[in-house]
Amino acid sequence: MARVAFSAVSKESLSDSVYRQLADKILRGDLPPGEPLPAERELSEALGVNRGAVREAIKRLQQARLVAVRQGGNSVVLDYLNEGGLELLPGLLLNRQGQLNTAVLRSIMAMRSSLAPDIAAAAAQKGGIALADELDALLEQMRRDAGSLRALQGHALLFWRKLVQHCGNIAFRLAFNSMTRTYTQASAAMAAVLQAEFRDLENLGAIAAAVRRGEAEAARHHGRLHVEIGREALNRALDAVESGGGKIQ
Amino acid sequence: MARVAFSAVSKESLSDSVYRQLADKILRGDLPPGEPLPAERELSEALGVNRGAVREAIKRLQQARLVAVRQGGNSVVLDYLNEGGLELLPGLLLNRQGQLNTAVLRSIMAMRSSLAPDIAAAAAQKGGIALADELDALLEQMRRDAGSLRALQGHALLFWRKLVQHCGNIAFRLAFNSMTRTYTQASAAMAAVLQAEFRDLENLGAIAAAVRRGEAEAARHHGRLHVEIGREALNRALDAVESGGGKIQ
DNA sequence: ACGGCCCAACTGGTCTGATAAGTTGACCAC
DNA sequence: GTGGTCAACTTATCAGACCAGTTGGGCCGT
Repeated sequence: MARVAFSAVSKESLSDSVYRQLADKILRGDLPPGEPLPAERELSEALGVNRGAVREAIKRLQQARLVAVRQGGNSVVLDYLNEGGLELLPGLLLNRQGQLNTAVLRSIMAMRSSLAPDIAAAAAQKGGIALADELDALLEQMRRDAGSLRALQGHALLFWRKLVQHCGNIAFRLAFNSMTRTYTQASAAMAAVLQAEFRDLENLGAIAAAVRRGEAEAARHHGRLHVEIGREALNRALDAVESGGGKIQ
Repeated sequence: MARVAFSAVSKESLSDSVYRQLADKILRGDLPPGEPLPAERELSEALGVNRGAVREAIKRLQQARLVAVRQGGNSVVLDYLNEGGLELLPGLLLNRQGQLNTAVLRSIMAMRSSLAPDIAAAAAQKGGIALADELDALLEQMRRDAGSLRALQGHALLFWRKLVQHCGNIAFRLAFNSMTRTYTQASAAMAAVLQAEFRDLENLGAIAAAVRRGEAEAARHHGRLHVEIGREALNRALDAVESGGGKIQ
């Protein structure tokens, strides 16, 4: 089976394009909070699309709490820092030039460090033998794929996905989905930096063992050790890059 | 100044109503993952609204990762547990009969316990004197309003909002917004249960002091102590209610 | 029987142009 | 200054059309 890397052709609908343009302008600060949006008719004319497409885009902006809409008046831009939810994070990761925003990167790694130990602990409490078997199977695969960094990265992500699926906490689970979406945007750039973490099968194995025995504290401990490897590596890399004036990617 | 409690009259647009109906059906499991949605034209006829309203609603479902849309075929329901983001949490808090979903409630309190200590620590590191002054002013107000539970609740939330605003972590900040939206849905029901936490000005004061001195570890410690008060109180209350077979609200 | 092709009947995507309904500010009468 | 009226905005909703992609059935040549 030839594994040629194809990527899905991008087919963005008009309203998607309008949404992306407006959301970008808001998240980058070009449209500051309180600023009224142009009228729907104006926008549709300026962008060369029909009004329906503009309305669909604005409905989505409204759902993301980027704008407030009210009949009779112009929509106004909201302060996403105080109103927006975690789903905005992927849109903040890349700046105008497509470079990674290092502050966002540090933020998400810090949040990961906060949640991961508790996720591991909860999974150890609720997961049971079945989960432990799945984790061990995954670890076996990681040992076989030790040569391919990208394969390791994918397996590590799946390892945590399995933990979070079985930890019995819906908030952890949804937050994990949001964070993963941000993370995967930068995954290629981070693979090299985080490789020490991907190769740390020791702590992952300890987590799997703790899950098998239902030892929440042990799982928490090794979960913390594991993610701190990546966080510290990333912070060191970013410190070096920033002090040197350079930029990732 | 007479403070009569007025509340804004609710004016839900048609597309909002369509969105809510469909999102509810998906989140409650009436439309399981993989199930195709009715065609837009069918829906608009069945619901008695214009197709544009249906399209706006479906665009929002798509953004929330509740459905996948592709031209030429029906939209299909996605598995929100593996795709959805933290912004879905408010929609999961209440079940069909408007009762609180206790598992969701426990989940969000656990996540709060994971994040709050690190938020306090980060705020202590980055906040500075200005933040400490704001926090102390807020504490002063809380001491004056000690009689009103709802006032205390509001101030406590603002206390944490200030911490998260100054902790320099955008992921914490956005997650806080998402969680707050869930929390405020149930705030009235939880005021009584969480009152021990609202009255715990001691740990909040210790956090403010730690912020003033830039002591991250002290802030983390007292942050943990503070939120654990509420979490344990809630878990005890839910245990009692559930073993008794009763329901909150 | 099988693979390839075409076509009709779906689906969502886009467009036009109209009417209803809410907001705002200027103006005016009291 | 208070309240009413009106014109000129805005968004909300609608009907009906056509474009474009998907699907499945049937026909055909092999």
